[in-house]
Amino acid sequence: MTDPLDTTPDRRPGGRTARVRAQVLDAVRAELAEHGHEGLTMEGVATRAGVHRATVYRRWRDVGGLLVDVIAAAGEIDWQPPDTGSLRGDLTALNQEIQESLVLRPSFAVALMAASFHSEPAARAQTQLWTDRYAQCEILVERAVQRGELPATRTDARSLLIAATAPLYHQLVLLRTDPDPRLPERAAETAVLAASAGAFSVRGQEACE
Amino acid sequence: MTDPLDTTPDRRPGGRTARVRAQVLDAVRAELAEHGHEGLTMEGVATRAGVHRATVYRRWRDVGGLLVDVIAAAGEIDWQPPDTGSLRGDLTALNQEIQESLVLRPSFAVALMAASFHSEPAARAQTQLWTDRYAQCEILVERAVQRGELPATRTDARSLLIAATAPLYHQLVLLRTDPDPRLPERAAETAVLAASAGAFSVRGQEACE
DNA sequence: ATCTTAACGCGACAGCTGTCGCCCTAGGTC
DNA sequence: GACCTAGGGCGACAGCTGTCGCGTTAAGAT
Repeated sequence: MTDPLDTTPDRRPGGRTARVRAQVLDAVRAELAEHGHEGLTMEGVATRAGVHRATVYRRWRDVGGLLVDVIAAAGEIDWQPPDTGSLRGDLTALNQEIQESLVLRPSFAVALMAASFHSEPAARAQTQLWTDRYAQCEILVERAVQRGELPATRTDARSLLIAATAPLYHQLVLLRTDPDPRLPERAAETAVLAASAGAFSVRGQEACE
Repeated sequence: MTDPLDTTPDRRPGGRTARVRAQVLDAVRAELAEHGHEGLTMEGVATRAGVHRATVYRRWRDVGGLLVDVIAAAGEIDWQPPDTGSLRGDLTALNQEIQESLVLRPSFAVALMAASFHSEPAARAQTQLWTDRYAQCEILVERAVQRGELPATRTDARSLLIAATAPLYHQLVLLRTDPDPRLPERAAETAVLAASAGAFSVRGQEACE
């Protein structure tokens, strides 16, 4: 006999439940691809998924909840940072990847950012995903140091990566500048020049995790 | 200001019309300051302004329209870029100003960005405001060149400014990192180092080393 | 096979959003 | 002052959004 106040009774993750989840998440991605983040509505997702509205509301609460689940699914694919043989090449390739994802219309990435302004859980999920990706990319910097491309002084990898990638997000998302095919390379090159000049050298012992 | 393209015979920009506009825009700013962009609703603005809902809908259409008008009003105040005597100081001061505006809770600037994802007109207005601000800041670079802080080769001022400021927006708005009081200075310094290394030279980078 | 109950379907409905038509107020002009 | 009418007030209302209660289905346990 289970206590009715028990917050964790038996769950049923399999069978129909899993099928409904898959249908709904597919519907979310399809709606995003078709109408962008603007056209992403609970009603539309439910209809496309062939599921009742109330079901979507109960399990995902709101649009932000749907995005959280989609982001979680996106975080599960094993993404690998580029490895071209030089820091400049790696950062350029990374930036090209970013630019591609931001220029796509409608952009899944931009939809996530937009949604993050409206849903705290979605914002946390997205922040987590980005944090992971930047952490993964730190190996680019380590490899560059090993190759002797950067001074032997400890380099703040995260700051370097942000310096290299931030202009892309700024220009394409916030400033809405027309995409410039040279931008990924230029931003990467700028970051490398700054790094070579010691811009990201860590003086003290911070950055130790 | 009167629109010269407006062909409608009699407009009545004065008196009550102007008073209503002022009341509504004040209400928008107050609501933004109190509830953030999330709590900005047509109903709330109308009530606070002491104006009927239908009036707000008729004149501003939607929340984006309200923001457009507020942005336009913000663009009218005469903002001046900092002048500290050095490029690094100027960029640091600029970044501190930006950081301050982004860290404020609720942040007016962040509210505008959020709204821009939902309203094309608001996005255009904001882009315009930013474009103007960046153009105004180009004088920082010109002064630095005149002082001999930067090589005499032509420098892409806009790219330099974006490189200096983008990390702030990226960290505080998109990545939602906790604000770091050193960030404005570091980002500024990084940009200056890159610039000194010729990162923003228009001709090409290999000549200056 | 049988039982328990989590999870979904369904329809009703309250609250909110945006629109419309009508009337009234007051700005601009003579 | 008198007149014309742009613009605002007002209330009604259609459409949409999110919630709730209840009945049904089927997942997991025995």
